[in-house]
Amino acid sequence: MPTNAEAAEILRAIADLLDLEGERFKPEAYRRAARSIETLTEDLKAVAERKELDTIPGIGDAIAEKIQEYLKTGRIAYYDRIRSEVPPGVLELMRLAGVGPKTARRFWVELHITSPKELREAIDAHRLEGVSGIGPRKIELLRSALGPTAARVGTRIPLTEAYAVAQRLLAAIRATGRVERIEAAGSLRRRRETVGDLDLLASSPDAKGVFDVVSGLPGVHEVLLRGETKETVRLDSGLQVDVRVVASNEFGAAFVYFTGSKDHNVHLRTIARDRGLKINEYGIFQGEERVGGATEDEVYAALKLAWIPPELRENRGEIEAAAAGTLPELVTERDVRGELHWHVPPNATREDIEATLAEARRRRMEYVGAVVAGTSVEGGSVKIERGALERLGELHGKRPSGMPIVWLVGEVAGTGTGPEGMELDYLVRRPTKGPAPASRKAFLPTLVIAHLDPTAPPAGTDKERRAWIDWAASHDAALEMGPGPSRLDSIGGGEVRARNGTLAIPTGLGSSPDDPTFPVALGLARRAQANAAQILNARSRAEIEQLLAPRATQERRG
DNA sequence: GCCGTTTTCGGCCCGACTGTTTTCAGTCG
Repeated sequence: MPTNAEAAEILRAIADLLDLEGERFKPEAYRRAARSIETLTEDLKAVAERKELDTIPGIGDAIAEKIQEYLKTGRIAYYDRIRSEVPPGVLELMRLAGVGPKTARRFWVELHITSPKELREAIDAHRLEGVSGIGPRKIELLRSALGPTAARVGTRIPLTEAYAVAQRLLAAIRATGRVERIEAAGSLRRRRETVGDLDLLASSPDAKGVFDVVSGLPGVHEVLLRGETKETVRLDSGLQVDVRVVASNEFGAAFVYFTGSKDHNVHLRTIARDRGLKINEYGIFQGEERVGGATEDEVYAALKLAWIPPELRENRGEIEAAAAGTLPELVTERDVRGELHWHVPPNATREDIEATLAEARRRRMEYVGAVVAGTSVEGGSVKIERGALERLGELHGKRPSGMPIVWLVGEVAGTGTGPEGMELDYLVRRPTKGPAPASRKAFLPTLVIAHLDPTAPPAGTDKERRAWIDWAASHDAALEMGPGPSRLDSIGGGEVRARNGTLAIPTGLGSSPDDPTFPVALGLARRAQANAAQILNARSRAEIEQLLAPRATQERRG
């Protein structure tokens, strides 16, 4: 089944081809459409079935028709046609660092170079020397772009990974005291599921000093470029980091600009122009006069807009909503009142448990659901290993008084009662493949959190994830936002929200302080436009108990 | 190709940086 990512990829390929043909505005139109599809929190096919493709920003009649064709046949005739007009290697040339459509086209048309391999041969044969516009430095850059250590262009890493790297860099830079302020911007701040590079924005009167610090950080492999206000470095991992330094009174304008998205920015600047203003990364300008830009609020206010949460800045209607005062209320960190999925370490001591619960209390949590492995489902009935029962009982005994632990839970647990005096009040399933068989209805418990296998590779999970969204919806289960390294669940979150379903947000309780789980999961839920009412663990302890009570009675009767 | 309280045609964000240039083109974000 075609995925959103695959459709976007084809549109991007069309854009590249049109670029090579020298088209002026079409390539950007196709790229805009591709970006729009990539950030969709819903399956393209579902939108197409509702005949609402043209409501997606950047998609009009022509592209909607091509997407329909693609969803139906898996091909786009227009793409096949224009692709046949360009040697495939020319597109690869364009993906080399420093080579854009103009240069690639010149290689192809003027120099008959149609692949990276041929470019390498041309360089070795000194065929590029003396070509106008290509000097010795450019040839050197091309040589390294072709080399084995060349940066992987266009590869993106999972948000959790990027988040952790960014936190490490930010902490190291802040510790030097050379910046007044430094924050991560870009797609990381928008909590996109994947991140292509890190954008760090700093305010400091001494940009050079900041760049010196950044260049010398551990893990920085090389400096790719450095100017007056901007430095780009590459980490040992290959990840690129852009650092921009502005004055403190420019921070707001720069923060908006470097947070993006590109389409959001373009839209903002267009509105500004229509109002006789100009917005750039240095501020808001009326003619020559600078009229603001110290804070993000000032920038949006200048355009008569409410401040827009970064997770929504994708030009998907958020600007219109901000103008109309109809921005959705998003769940916030403060809304989350409990953790429902704390995995108890197998050999946890009383002290370990107390430490975690103390952390929960510090974080103002009202409850903690503890998970113990060791349960399974066999032939339609729940089987709990004796060991798991014992651990649950033991844990129950270790529960410190006055601590906000309220339930003990088995992973893939059933509805039966647990050890004496304790009930398994809800179930946390860890499916590995496909939806649960219908027979499991027989033992459906009171409260369900469904979550995807954290170790499953991202490839091919779309279908699996959809099956689970369906299952969760039909069984009144909450779907946990998955922040695991390869779990990218914002599409799931979007669909659950669209169906008025419930999400659960893991809080990373018991992990290290810079664990990315909570900020990432919260961000994905916010990108899916979930509000507090749609978050299971944003409910109070009383509400959760109420949710459980009548059903538990029913189960016992049944 | 998209889009619209300056609408159905005529526009299309804005700036940093680099290399190859005597003032700019190309790339990138």
